[in-house]
Amino acid sequence: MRSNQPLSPLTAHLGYWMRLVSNHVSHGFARKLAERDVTVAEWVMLRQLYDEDALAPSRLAERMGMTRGAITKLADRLIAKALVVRIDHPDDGRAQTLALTKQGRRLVPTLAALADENDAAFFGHFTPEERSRIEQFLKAIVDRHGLTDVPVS
Amino acid sequence: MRSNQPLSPLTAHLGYWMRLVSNHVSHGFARKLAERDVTVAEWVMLRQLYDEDALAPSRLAERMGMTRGAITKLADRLIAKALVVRIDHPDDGRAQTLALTKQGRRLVPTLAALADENDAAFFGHFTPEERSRIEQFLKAIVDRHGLTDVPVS
DNA sequence: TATTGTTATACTCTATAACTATA
DNA sequence: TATAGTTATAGAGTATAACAATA
Repeated sequence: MRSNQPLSPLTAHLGYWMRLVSNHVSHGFARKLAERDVTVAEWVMLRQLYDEDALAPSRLAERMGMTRGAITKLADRLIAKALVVRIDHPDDGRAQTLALTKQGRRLVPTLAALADENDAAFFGHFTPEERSRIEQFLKAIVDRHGLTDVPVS
Repeated sequence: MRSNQPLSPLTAHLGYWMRLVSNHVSHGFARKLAERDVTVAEWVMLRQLYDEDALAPSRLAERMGMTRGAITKLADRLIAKALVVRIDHPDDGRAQTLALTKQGRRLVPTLAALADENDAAFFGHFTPEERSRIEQFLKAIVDRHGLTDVPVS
């Protein structure tokens, strides 16, 4: 049985092209990170912790748009790799913070260089004007929809 | 211990903004599809089959950038939902094709409308000129890197 | 009671590889 | 031997909910 009602192709949507490009940018980065035994979500957590002395798991969950349960698992893996430590809150017995180890802090700039490399591979051949136009376009959507989480996948 | 080496923020990368927007476009669509008990990957398979009488699992794997094993599982779910059927190849005993059921074929235009809706929600407020400029930008990347698979997540 | 974090369960997608049947 | 498809296993991410400890 064949299509009676012809539909607009998937490729008619801007979302299609954006997902195609975005997925490849992410996967390209994921492959580079995998050589260092790090996932994209792990990278984002490490990068967040790099700018702070320490962060509560619940703060990370908010920033990264993940559940607290997911943060626990992610932190467990990074702790197993000796890149992160858990520190009990001195006053509030329920609370903790996560912080980079010396080794974790040393790794982040290396990974940041991979991120720079990957972005340049996909967007570096455009002119600064073109890149800035796209960035404005994307930020307009971010503002309009109030998107705030750091994308992790 | 605090950062000695200040790094460019995550937000300095165009890939960051694209992933943020793309993820929300996808998740927005995923939520709409979920009301019909369909995932994005399932939608893509259904949409592929809508344009053909039938397709071999291996062809679908190529088009969707998924492994044959993943296609098997995806097809199993769609068969369980009575949206797709497996048909043995008449001559080659190894080969099969997948095709939409009547019910599956009836569902696709409904889902396509959701896709249209979702794309409009995120990109509809731009002018046709702006949209076309972004599309060109994205397609230039697709061409340059030879991206061909249909993005599924 | 509310909050913090952990744990358990389940589902989707991914990747690899072993496996069956057929060519 | 090679190919088509299935199956098994494991890992990463997501979501929900139950849970313990503390406030």
